[in-house]
Amino acid sequence: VSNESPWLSEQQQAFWRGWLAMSAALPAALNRQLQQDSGLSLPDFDVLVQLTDTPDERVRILALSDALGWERSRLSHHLTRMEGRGLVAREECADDGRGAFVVLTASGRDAIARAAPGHVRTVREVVFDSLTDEELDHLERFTTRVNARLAARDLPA
Amino acid sequence: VSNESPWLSEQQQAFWRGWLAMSAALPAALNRQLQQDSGLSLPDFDVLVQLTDTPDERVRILALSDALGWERSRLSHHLTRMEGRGLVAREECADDGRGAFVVLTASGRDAIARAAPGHVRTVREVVFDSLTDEELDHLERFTTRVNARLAARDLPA
DNA sequence: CAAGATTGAGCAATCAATCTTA
DNA sequence: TAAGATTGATTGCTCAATCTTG
Repeated sequence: VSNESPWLSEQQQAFWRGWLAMSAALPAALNRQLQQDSGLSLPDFDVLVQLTDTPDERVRILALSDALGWERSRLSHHLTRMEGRGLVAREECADDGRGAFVVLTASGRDAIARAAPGHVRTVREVVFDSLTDEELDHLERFTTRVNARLAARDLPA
Repeated sequence: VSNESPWLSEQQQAFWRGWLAMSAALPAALNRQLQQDSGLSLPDFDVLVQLTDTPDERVRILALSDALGWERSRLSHHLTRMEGRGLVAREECADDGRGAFVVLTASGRDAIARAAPGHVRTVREVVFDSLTDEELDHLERFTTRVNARLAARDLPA
């Protein structure tokens, strides 16, 4: 991989390695923290956040899969498991007979209420504390730009 | 999750969502690209990179698991699969009878040679193109800082 | 025939238990 | 007894096929 093709500069490599390490370690840490506090996994938490962010705690499944960036199939399997644990329930859709809703249950509401404070604290401590406005600005532009390029790359099949 | 506990500022939220989306989409894109070019997965590629980065293309398994940040068990399973496909081989360790080496095979060397140029091109196009030195500097300090905090969090069990 | 959603098979990752040698 | 590594069971993710309704 070395000198045959143009690789990256020293600093680019340092950042790339750091990014890869962080991409693996950060979700793992958040996951552990959630499991201990509430028995939820990080994907569980992500689903529940989407539900609590909506006024009536109900979301169409397709909308949910878009919001999470998950495949429909993955979401369906995951909802089945969460439903089995009583965290969410499915409901039929009156407007469109093909569609379905996911709704938050009382037990799901409990679980995320228990989980959220520790999660937020961890995210702040690890990621945001001592992050200057200028840095945050750079970071946000960076992720926005990369996401745009990834999206552009998927369209011209 | 809203006003019960102190969540994040608007800009922090924007970055955090962007970061989460990028963390899911970027590995997926790199994975697709590798699969098409060479039949390798991203984890396959990561393993092979570690082997090509060493002079004699041999690495101790524990060292490899540290370098990759993988659990030993995951690595062991993964090596078994890669060995089955002829990409790597295992060798006994003379110095320490408990230990083992992984070595690159000819076919593994071929595979990463086919895969690397396209991978590098994708990483540059998506991540590094039009990234200023100043931005790179911020990013690298950011990942370094976060990784340090994550490491510190694991020690005081 | 498209779109929303589910299913089942196959593959990958995690966790605890095990085996061997230092 | 601990370190290096593997194994088996469980769980989760992906891919292709399917079912139902618009």
